[in-house]
Formats: sequence, structure tokens, C-alpha cells
Amino acid sequence: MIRDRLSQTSSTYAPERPAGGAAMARILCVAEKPSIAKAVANHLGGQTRAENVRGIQWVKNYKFDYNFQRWGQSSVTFTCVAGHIQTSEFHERYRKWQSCAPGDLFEAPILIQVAEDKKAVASNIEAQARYHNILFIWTDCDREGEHIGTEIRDIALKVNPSMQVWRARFSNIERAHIIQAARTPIQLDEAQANAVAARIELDLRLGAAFTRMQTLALQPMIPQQGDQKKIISYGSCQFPTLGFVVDRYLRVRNFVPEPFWYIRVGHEKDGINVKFSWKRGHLFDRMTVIIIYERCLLSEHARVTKMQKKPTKKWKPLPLTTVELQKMGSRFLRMTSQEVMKVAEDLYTKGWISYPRTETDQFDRDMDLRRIIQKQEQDNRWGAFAAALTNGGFNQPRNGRNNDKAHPPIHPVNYVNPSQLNDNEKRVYEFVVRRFLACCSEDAVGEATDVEIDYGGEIFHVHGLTVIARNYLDVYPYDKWESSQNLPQYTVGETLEPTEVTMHDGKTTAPGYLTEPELIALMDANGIGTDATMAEHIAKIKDREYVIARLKGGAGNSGAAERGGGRGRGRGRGGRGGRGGAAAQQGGGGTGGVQEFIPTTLGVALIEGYDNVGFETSLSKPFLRKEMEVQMKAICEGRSTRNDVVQQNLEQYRAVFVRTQQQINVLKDAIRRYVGGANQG
DNA sequence: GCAAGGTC
Repeated sequence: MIRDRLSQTSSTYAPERPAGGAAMARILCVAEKPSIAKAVANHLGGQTRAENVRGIQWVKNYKFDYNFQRWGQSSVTFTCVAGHIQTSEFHERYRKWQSCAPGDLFEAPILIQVAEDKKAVASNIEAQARYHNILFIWTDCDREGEHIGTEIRDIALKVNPSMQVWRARFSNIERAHIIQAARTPIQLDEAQANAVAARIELDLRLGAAFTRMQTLALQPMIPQQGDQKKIISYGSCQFPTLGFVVDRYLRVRNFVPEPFWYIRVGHEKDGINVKFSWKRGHLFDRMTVIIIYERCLLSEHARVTKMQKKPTKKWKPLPLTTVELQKMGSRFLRMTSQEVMKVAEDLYTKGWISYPRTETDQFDRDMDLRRIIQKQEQDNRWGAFAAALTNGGFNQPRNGRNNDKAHPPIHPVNYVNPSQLNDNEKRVYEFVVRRFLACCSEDAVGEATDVEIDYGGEIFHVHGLTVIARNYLDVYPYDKWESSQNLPQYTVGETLEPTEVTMHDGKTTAPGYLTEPELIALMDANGIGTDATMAEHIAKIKDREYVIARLKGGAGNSGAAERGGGRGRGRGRGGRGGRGGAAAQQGGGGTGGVQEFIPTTLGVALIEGYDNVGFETSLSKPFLRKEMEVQMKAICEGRSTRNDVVQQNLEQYRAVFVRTQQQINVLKDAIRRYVGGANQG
């Protein structure tokens, strides 16, 4: 058997001997994904031989010799897996829904085995492990990567228990960095792998138990379409995601507009009509405003109390992370976050952009950014801008706060002519390039002018902006920063007579339904899902018919938030929404296109039901998931153990589970209320 | 018929 494999995979295998005479070390390197295996093998091996692996086109075994500092001249096989290899499932006896009570899943035995679609990957590792004596793991340096590393190790050690196991520490695939990592292998971090193991077990037990319980109890109440029975699933990520949508929806529905009043002062000078706004913004008491208004009218003139000009900047954007790409994509590129990710992955596989799943918003200092910029000089849209950067305009990108130590920020890798891309690919690629060039450019520079006048004891002000140098804005139309109307020259102490004093009324307006970029931002801030999975959770709650998505600005009152100039808490106009709309037209070439989410009656009923079950922390809230995240960190830092975290969480959730079962009528009532009535927005 | 995480 072993002999067969050897002759099949490598005719060159023979205990090669360097000049000294001792057998060369045989090193099996395994990366988390094909692209890393290929890139690292090229850095280490130069000319490598790529052997195909039976049953999987996307895995190659790269063969070459390399002189590792630790092991000397070695014969290397560099291969990869594709994410996790193993999968967790309940023991056969518990797999059928009627086989046990859903609550039994809190302790039913779990089988961990090679996933059906990873059999070929696993047997490649086994086959290779048999004739290598050192295993060198090159999975991503994050928690999941650490766990995948242990999966690889367990498979290898099973067929070759005497293997030495090492792990590479690397955070990008720049040549020098990789060579350094090859020089200084470390050990797998068992604690991180254990944290992931805890997450896997909890997600499975809780997801399955609650899903079965809910579905079995509530499904009969839901009108079915055809004979396809809808699952009413629970997941530690999908429920809080739904919770965000419902929360906003209820705020919109329960919103009561409040009338307010405010004063405006106009003044003409040097042929310019200046509109001063009230420092108080607006007040909710009409009589008070009338009294103040009359006091203003009675004073003979206003006096300038402040005239200030100062330099100001609009900061260039941070290096691009996955979450930011999804937010910007759903806002400006007329795509859902899921489509954006799909397209980004395609662009990545074809070698046009870097790995699109990253939390990092800092470029490593030693990364050669100029070389990347240079490749964009040939483009007729932003080539000139790129050339100006390489000719002295280059500025090191800003550093954000995140570094996943596994991948650099998303950036273009190679130039691709737009004719080779479809529409969506073109838009995403253009965004990635423009964002990258903007990062390497300079902040926009302007001058801000602030004038304040005292009129009848009230302060009114006006703010002006003159853009002096657009800099990065020239290549990045997604940001808007425009000069305002020129302001006349005022002097402190100067008196003036207003040309117009008016009192206005308005009323507060409801917030809009939750948009996709807002939802992604909420998930990100609350640690719901990862950059790679957030789009999936959103798709899941649509698929489950907990929410529906529609284009913002369509029917209904969804445009309410965009109306009403005088609203707001002194924030003024020209906020994000306003700029965004304009930029969308410039950058994306389309109008609107932002999706907003509205919960279905079922979605609202589920969230309300769980809120009414009256447990201190409702399943719909993000706290439980956040708590799990905190506990995973504790495992990583040695303050807790896998077993403790699993047991403690199971205990906590079991209390919710039991309570929910006891009070299942509360959930049923909620469903009845919504499914029965016809109060769908 | 359940989850979330990785990736192809």
C-alpha cells in the first residue's frame, strides 16, 4: 500500500543524501489554502515542481529543496487543505429529529470526523505524512487557523506518530517575511485551538437544540407554501442579526413625531446672502421660541462675536478591510454584501486583488507599496494619479487599529484591463484600486471659516469651507468634500443689521429601516459573525423568511429619514447620508441601490416572543454571543479551559431553553398575534 | 430538516 503510493506520487523519492552523507530531512508543509501554499512554495523553492493530487484539482503538492536554518538542506513537499477538514455531528442515534427530545442535544455524544467533501484532502495529508519526518504547519495565524493546524497534525500523526510538528508564524506573504518565518518555527498554540473547539461544540448543540424545539413547536402554526416545510432555525449569529433588524423596525413603527421651532437669521454682505443658523438648533416649546424670536426682532442690530479661519483636513481612508469592503460595496456599488464578497473572491482567485478576507487595516512597513502603485499607471482612469504618487506624491497609508496578523489590507495585486471583467467585477476592482491609491495619497486640505453673531442675546452661526487641495479625493469619488459658498469678510465687534429674521417649524422624523451597511456595522461592532460570514448570516435570515430586503427609497415611508431639513440634534446637514448619496452617483454610476431590511411577521414574532419569555438576556440580543467571545479569549489566555467554557455556557443556555419550553405559549401567542393579524408593514 | 467557521 505504502509502496504503491510512493511510486505513484513521486518517482524521485529516494532517501537523497547531501554531500555530508546523512539523510536529508523530509519536510511536509501544509497551508490553509491553495494560494498560500503556492505563494510560500515559490518564495522558498523558486522553481518548484507542482504535482497533481488525485480527486482535487485545486490542491497541488509543490516539491523542492530548501535549506532551513533548523533542519539544514531538506526535501520539501508543500501542500494545503481548504479550511477545516473535520466536521462535528451528533451521534447517529440522535440525528433523526424524532429520535430524541431536542433538549437531549445539550449532552448527546458528538462525533468529530473528516468531512465528506474533505476526504481527498485528508488522504493526501496521510499519504504525504507517511514519508516525511517533519510536519511544518502554515495555516493562517488566527484562532481558526490554529485549530485547522491541530486537525492537520492529528491526521498526520495517526499515520506517522514519530513526526515532529512545527508551525510557521507569518502575517503576510512578502518574501522576506516568509523566509523569516521559515527560519523560526514555533509550536501550535493549543489554547487557541481549544477556544475554537469550544465554539464549535456550543454552536452545534445550541443551534440544533433550539432549532428543533422551535421548529417542532411553531411550524404547525405557520402557513406553509406548498409542501415545503420551513425550518425555524436558531443560531448564535442569525438571531442577534435578526434582532438588529427587528429593533430598528419597532423604533420606526413606534416613532411619534415631535414638533419643534427654530429661528433663522439672514444677512447680506458683499453681495453674498449669508444664512446664520441658531446655535440652539431647535426647541420643542413654541411659546419659548416666540418670546426669543420677538426679543431678537426688538434688538437693533447683531454683533459679530467670533470670526475664525483655521486650516482643516479631511482624512484619507484607512486601508481596506473585509467589513469595510462590504459596507462600502452595499452602499456604493449596487450589490449586496454577499455579491460583493463573491466577486472579491473571484478577483482574488484570478490574481487581481489580494486576499479579500482580512481584518487588518494597517500595511506592514516593509511592504513595497510603490511597486503595487506602479502597476496601475497604465490605466486611463487613475493611471495619471498613480504615476503622480510614484513620482514623489507617495505617502505611507494611515494605520487603523486592527491587525489579524494573517493578511494585509485588501489591495490590488496586478493590473487588469476592464475589458476582461464583467460589470460587477469592474466595480469592485475599481473600488479596491481607488481605495488603495487614496490610502497612499494625502489628506485633503481646506480652510474652515466660523462666524458667530449675537442677536438679541441669542447666538447664530455659520460655517464655511474652502477646499484648497483635493489630493486623495481626486481618485476617490466615494468621499464628498466640497467648498461651501464663500463667506464675506467679518470682523469681531462689527455690528450688522440682519436682512431677514424668520421663525420656522418642523418635526422630528422617524429613522429609516435598517440598511445593509448599517446592519454590517452593527454586527461588526457587536462581534456577530466574522468578516467572512456576516454576509452569510444576512442571507440566512432572508432565506428563513425572518426578514425581507428591498431597495431603499422604494414604496412606503422608507424615505422619511431623508426628508426634513431642520431635524437632528444640532448635527446639521451634509452628514454622512447626504454625502453618500452624491458619491454613489459619481463612484458607482447608479442612484441609491442600498438595501434595507424589514422583518416579516414571523421575524418580529420570534424576537418579541423570546423577549417576552422574560429571561434576563434574550436570545435576540447580542450579549450572549459577545460573552462567548470573551470566554474564548479567556481560553486563549489561559484564564479558562475549553471544558469550563462549554459547561458553563450549556448551563446558561439550558436555563433559557427550559424556560422557553415551559413558556412556549408566550412564543405561540406572539406568532398568533402576527401571523393571525394583517399588520405587516 | 439543525449552527458557525474555514475555503474551492
